[in-house]
Amino acid sequence: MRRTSFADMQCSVARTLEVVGEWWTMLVIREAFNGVRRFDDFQSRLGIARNVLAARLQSLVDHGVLERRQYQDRPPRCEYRLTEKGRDLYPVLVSMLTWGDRWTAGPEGPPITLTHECGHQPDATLVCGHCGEKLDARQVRAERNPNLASTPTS
Amino acid sequence: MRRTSFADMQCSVARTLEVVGEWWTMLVIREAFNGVRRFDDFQSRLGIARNVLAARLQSLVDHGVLERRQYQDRPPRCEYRLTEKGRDLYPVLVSMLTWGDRWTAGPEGPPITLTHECGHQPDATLVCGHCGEKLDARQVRAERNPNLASTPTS
DNA sequence: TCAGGCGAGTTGCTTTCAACAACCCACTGT
DNA sequence: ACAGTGGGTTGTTGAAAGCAACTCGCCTGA
Repeated sequence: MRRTSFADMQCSVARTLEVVGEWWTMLVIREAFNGVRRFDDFQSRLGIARNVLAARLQSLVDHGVLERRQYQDRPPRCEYRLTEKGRDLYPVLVSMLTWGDRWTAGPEGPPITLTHECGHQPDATLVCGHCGEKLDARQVRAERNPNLASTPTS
Repeated sequence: MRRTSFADMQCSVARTLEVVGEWWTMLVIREAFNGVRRFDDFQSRLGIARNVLAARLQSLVDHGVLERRQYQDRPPRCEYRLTEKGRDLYPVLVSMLTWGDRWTAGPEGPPITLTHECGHQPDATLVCGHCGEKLDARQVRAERNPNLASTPTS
């Protein structure tokens, strides 16, 4: 009677959540984007329990989102770095940041301000890579892949 | 010894996860974007336990992501619809879908194909709203809001 | 009028997961 | 000699998630 796995759902959202959907996982990834690489730094910056952190890091390494590298021999020390697969989660993180800024920030404004190299706040927007239009649920049609037997949902 | 709350972290990502970060929650929202509105439809399409679904819907209503509306009197029937706050989660959902398509799809291709009204697959991209450049972690600097006391992280 | 069904949950019980603390081990600096 | 640091593992609770069964109001068909 374990928690339902999303891994074999015919849905890319579900399969993404299988990798990054657990409690704490996206915050670990956020810290990785902030340049954190070592166990104790993740632990002290997040305030996460050490056993839970160990489990999350292991799972992210297993899924290929982080890479565990020993960077010195004696004493053996290792670091966790984002792989390309992990760095590709940046849009997910920024989408969450943007939504949080808009809907959960207090009167004192958002806790962090991003600055893009163009000199402005990015005002991150999801666009169609072809026409450059802002993506909206109403302008997008979803069709299921006919190669698949059962009924996927996203 | 309850699960740590992210609500009072000085971080928009954490506060977003407090709303949508629980197991099943994003899949409930995905179904809402697919047009599902009724309890039993969510339940049968997701295969989620009924008590868990009831808790998730209640929490999303409490957070203002869904709206509960009675649409007929006798027998009393109600539906759950996305609010503007909820519809604004579309970029988060599409970012996850895009990542899942790229990194978790099998050889038969992604389970769902989106088509934008411009006629192409959207190839969803996160861009800077000002200069239109694709957003990349290396081109973005993060600064903390000086109005806040402790140390925010995102 | 009575059985059966539907929509929308609630209740009860079980299993797995997160939180906290304590502990371990190899090494290092003093 | 021994405290400190980095990187974990182990053990014990209390809280979610899972499943099944049940409720309740209403409707429909026989």
